[in-house]
Amino acid sequence: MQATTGRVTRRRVRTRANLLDAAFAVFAAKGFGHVSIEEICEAAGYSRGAFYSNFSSLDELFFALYQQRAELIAGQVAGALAQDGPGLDVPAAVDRVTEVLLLDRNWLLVKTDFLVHAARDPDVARTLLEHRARLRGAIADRLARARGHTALPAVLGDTDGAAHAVVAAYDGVTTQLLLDRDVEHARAWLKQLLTALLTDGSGTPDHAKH
Amino acid sequence: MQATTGRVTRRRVRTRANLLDAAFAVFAAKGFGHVSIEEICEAAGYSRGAFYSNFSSLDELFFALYQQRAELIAGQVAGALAQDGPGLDVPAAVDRVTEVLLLDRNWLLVKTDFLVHAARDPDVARTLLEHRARLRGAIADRLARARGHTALPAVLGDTDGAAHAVVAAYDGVTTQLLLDRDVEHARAWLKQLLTALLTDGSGTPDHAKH
DNA sequence: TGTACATCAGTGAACGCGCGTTCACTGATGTAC
DNA sequence: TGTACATCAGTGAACGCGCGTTCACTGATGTAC
Repeated sequence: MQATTGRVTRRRVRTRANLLDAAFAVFAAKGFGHVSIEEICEAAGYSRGAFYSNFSSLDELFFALYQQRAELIAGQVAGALAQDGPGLDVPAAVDRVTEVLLLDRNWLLVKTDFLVHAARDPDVARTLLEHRARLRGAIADRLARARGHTALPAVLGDTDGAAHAVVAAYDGVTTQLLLDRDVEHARAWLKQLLTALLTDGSGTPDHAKH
Repeated sequence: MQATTGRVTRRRVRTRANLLDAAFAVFAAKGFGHVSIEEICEAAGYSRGAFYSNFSSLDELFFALYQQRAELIAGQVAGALAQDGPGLDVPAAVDRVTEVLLLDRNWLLVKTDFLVHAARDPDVARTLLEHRARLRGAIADRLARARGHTALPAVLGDTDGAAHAVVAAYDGVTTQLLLDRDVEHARAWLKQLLTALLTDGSGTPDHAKH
């Protein structure tokens, strides 16, 4: 009875990682729900038995995959938010975050698959809501530090309300990007939206190509 | 060779409608990609042969279903936008549209399934983009009629830019609503977001629960 | 560092079920007179 | 309006494949000395 973690060999870690990587590619290409266990194993170069040795169902793998990637992105966002010292320069932070968030189309696809999956399973939804809450928290903190430098419009309420708005804008732009595949446009537009939301309207009146 | 439309009997119309209705319920409950042709036929009370007599694949049915429902919603939105005479009262229009757009969770689920489906198929994506463009057009028209009454913030550019922003806000709020299932909150929040986007910041500073 | 042994991780064959797809058939619907 | 006939729409049985799941087995990995 050595702890609850039976020995975890390197081989096992490697196999699991390979399966997750392959799964990411396959899910992104076909969508969860159009993917068989067999396809993932084939893509990863393992037999189906290997899958069952590491996961008990496709759902479990999908969940693990989401967790892994979401954590990765969350870290990158935190980095982008922290980059310039305390306070100051919201526009620059907006630029950096925008860059990170819209970088990887495959991630947007898998993330949206996961959303639609979570929407039908309250337990999964809870996890996703927690991820989002953490993300919002980081954004709200950042905005709080910047307060006084850039005035937030009153309609949104406090920094927390503003953080909610930022996430909504991100989700909205993601939707459009999934359809038109125009990353440059999406980035420019997200920046613009965030500017409109986070300032009192005195900001950049230029580049008004929607 | 009587036209390109071979006779369309009432029976056929009825069956098709029944299949589509059943499919809507089943897709909403399980998600496209987790639904078999058999399940839909069973839900509709037909044998599988009936399905093949009306559609050639699940994809085709899903597409037809989306078209049907999207048209229905588009009509409702147009109605809500037109309701009060020319010009004037954007807030009231926002209220009515918000009401229509977030009314039916099943529709939001199916619509999101369709989004994620379209994201992987350029032809389907084109159709969805056209729907969205029409919707935006209606909104932009409405905003143009209201111009002068309510000033749009310059950051968004013209009315077309503002319409884009409205749709993005809708998509963003939809995402959150799919997860937390709190319709009242979603409505209130969407109104607030739209207010923040469509006014110069002098509007309702109240009910600031994000 | 090397050897012997124990356990583990992944293999691949086998089983069986769900379901997509087809098709000969029949009751339902529409048309002609 | 009624009858006879032709065509259509949906039935349900049959076929077969893809794939989820299991499991006895074996090469790989780790441990003890």
